[in-house]
Amino acid sequence: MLNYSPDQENLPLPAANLQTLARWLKALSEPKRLLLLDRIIQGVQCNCELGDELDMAPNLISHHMSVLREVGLVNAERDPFDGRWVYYSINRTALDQLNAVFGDFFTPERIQPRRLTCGPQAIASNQTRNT
Amino acid sequence: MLNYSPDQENLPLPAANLQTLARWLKALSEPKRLLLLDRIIQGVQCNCELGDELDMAPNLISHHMSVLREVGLVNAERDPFDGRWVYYSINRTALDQLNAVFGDFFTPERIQPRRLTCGPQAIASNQTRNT
DNA sequence: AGAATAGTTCAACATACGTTGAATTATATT
DNA sequence: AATATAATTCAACGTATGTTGAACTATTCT
Repeated sequence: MLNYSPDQENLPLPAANLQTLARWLKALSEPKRLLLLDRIIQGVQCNCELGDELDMAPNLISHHMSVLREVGLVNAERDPFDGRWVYYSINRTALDQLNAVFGDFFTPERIQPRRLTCGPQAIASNQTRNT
Repeated sequence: MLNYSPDQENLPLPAANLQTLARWLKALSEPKRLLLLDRIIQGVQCNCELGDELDMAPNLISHHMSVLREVGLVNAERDPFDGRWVYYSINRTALDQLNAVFGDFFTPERIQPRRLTCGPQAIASNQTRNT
């Protein structure tokens, strides 16, 4: 289906999206959290196994996972048969939104040339205009 | 003193790994840096003007821009006619790499179901196998 | 040469954050 | 009921980081 809404490619991004994006990026900017997320995406979702693979203490994993959960990027659920185990998984909705917002922000199509409202050219054109 | 030659190709190129992505995300995870980058992408590239629009002290802008420069995401160059002015711009090569690496990591196609190598199911299947 | 302008670097501070080990909770087994 | 197991929360620590004002550089103008 074609999108007939006005082209918004060159408009400033909504401030709310910037804040949301910053929140997500902050949660993702920690190397070990990226590693954890990588394993989770690839199907390693048990706390204990993550600890084994990445050589991290269980409480550290809990901490990093809570950060990822607070920003909505991952879900956590207990095993229905043995509630002592917890499984993490990617929140598919959040992932889609992350990709959308990130793509909107970093798309090369948004790049615009420098505005000549500052620096010597601007001063020169001002003087031209005023004389 | 910083080197103001246009540095399009200054990137160390171990791009496809997690550490590079983490480095980029860390630089981008600071809200004001995201704001700065947003303005720069949209053509506001003079230090003084960035300070006006975002109400930030010039030394703060310098600091944040140096972080973005260190990870290769932005270039800085002095005005050829009046060297007192500095213009920032996004490093197109780095932007493309960022989009590629980010896309590779966060594509939904990578998502895999949970491996049953942990938790009660794994134990049960082990016991089944061993008896 | 000296003053002025645009940016950068430095020093200092407060806060945020990752890490660790111990204590605690939740759930299951005996 | 008591013990064991998986995970979380808590307290403490050191380091990293954003912010500020002052000093400094680089460059231009008079």
